[in-house]
Amino acid sequence: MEDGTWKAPSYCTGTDDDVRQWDTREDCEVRQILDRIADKWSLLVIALLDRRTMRFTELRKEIDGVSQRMLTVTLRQLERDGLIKRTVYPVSPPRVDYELTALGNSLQEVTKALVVWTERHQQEISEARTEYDQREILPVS
Amino acid sequence: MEDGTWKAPSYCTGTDDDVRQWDTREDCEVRQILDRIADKWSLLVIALLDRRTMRFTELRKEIDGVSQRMLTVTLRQLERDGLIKRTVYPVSPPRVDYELTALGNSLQEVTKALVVWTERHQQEISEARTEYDQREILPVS
DNA sequence: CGGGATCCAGCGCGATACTG
DNA sequence: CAGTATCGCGCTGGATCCCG
Repeated sequence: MEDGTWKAPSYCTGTDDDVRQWDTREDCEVRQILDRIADKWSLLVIALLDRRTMRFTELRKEIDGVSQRMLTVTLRQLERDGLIKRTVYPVSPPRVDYELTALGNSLQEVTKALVVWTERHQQEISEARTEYDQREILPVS
Repeated sequence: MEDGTWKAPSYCTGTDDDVRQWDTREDCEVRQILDRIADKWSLLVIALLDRRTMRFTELRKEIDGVSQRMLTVTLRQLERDGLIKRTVYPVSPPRVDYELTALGNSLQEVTKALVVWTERHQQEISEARTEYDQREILPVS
């Protein structure tokens, strides 16, 4: 749409610790990575792998509602991004272990904060929704 | 699918500070809220509203690629969740201001950490992807 | 300017069947 | 057990038109 020139925001250059300026461009790498991380299953997988190794079926049992296909796809993406390590044991029946890499572990700490926040404020959000929905019904007065 | 009985995980009762056990059930409130926050635009809106008030068009200009419809939908959801405050000025032409609530501000701090992480590690992720893709091509040997 | 209403395309995701 | 392959639906989200 526009020309390809743009100034790298502070969080890209690392020269500024005030991260107010996001790059909101669609093709920004940060947005692509965020989209990946924020998909339906990735956060759950990363959370479950906190400090332990898990097998495929184990993960599948823990994550309610995930299809075998989507678990496979999610694990492959996370592996490709270097966030988890996949270990195949050449035995029969096959056995595959998944664990976080160092990179994945550092992400885990950040996402955990997000979950803790959600847990801690779900009551407030729930109340806000109720109040909002009731306002909708009342006359404008 | 199953019976309605389940034990509340530690992060729901708040009796345990080790948040390893997620509730991974589909109808878990935490997962619903995470799904909401992690949609395509919410994080960007919350980020942009950091410590400032913005108008609709202003937001739309900043967020590359957002349609007017999706920006409206996103803002309504965030307002319903009590994360942002919407102020309508009865003037002509109309003017609507958006700003974070206290709740939204606390979330902002958490999500900022996620963005900072992404920024700081995008290089590593990019390299991991390249390496992974090259492994795919090589013979198993 | 800041929306609401409607229509519709893409694809994320689930269901199912098959495999080493 | 841990996948791969195929098919198809639903829902997110984009395009367009209209409005106070």
